[in-house]
Amino acid sequence: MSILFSRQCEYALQAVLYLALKPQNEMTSIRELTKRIDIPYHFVAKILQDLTRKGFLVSHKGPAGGFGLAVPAKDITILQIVEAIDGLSLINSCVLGFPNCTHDDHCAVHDQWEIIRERIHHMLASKNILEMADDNKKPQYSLTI
Amino acid sequence: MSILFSRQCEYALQAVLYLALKPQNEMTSIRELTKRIDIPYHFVAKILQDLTRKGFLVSHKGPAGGFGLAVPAKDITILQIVEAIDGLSLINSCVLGFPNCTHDDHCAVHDQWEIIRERIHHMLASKNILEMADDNKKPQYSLTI
DNA sequence: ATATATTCAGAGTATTTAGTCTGATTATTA
DNA sequence: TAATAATCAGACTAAATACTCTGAATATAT
Repeated sequence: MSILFSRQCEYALQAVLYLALKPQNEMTSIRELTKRIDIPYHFVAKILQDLTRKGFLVSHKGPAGGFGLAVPAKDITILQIVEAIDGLSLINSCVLGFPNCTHDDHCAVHDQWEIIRERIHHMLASKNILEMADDNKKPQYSLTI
Repeated sequence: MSILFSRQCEYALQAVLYLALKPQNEMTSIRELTKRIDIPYHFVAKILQDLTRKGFLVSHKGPAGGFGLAVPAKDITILQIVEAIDGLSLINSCVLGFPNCTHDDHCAVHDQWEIIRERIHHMLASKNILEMADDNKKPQYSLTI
């Protein structure tokens, strides 16, 4: 599991990244997804349903149905997915978990974390899913077997 | 909860930080700790026992007993505590959670995360517990009521 | 129309993490 | 030596997260 996100969020990212490699109008079945990426079938199904409700994906039932991106891959960032699944409150709260760590009266690594937090934010927001998919040279995401 | 650590680890940090403000030979009871810091009694007891076994603390039973630092506060870093409780594997693995993210064949934010990882490591390793305790001006850690 | 391949929905189970309870042990003090 | 104040240990419960199952709904192709 990742240190920053829940497993659900990871799976969401991996799935969306996979979909980004396909023509936007083409539907991808859960079955195909789970063959390429190692995610439990029914679990990813629920996650994709969720992403569909939240407007990132579209779904079609029936044969040749499946899921696809609702908007072009270049218009989606990792940050948006993370925000939709996990929320951002954890990233924005005290890194040591101190309850009353505020701007005025803060923990010992507050300033250092502020900088790191900014970088993390930038890392998640700077690249869109399309650029990311292009960066992923890994076989598991390539469309040809 | 913190984004980087488990709750156990947080509590460990808070407790150790509190102990660092006391003379090293003075024992602090769990009761006192839980009065100053909002941590469940029996839970923190287990954590302190664990830290004792791992050599960070000493404990004494009986009246006027309790826990204290086994080594001077200036010789303990946050990183050491984190390593002892949570381990460092999460920090060192792929931030997007991709299973086969390696040096050669990596995820889209690998390089960016490398830099952030370094900063996090530095943040946790650069200050010892004594400096940290001094930085904490928060009333909850002060010794006077 | 019927068979089929898919999503949809919600309840159910499993695992991990967090937190609690109780009784024993130990050391101090009076 | 007896009362007391503390840790120690381990079993227990609760909550959150991860994951599974089943049956329905729906759309397509033949």
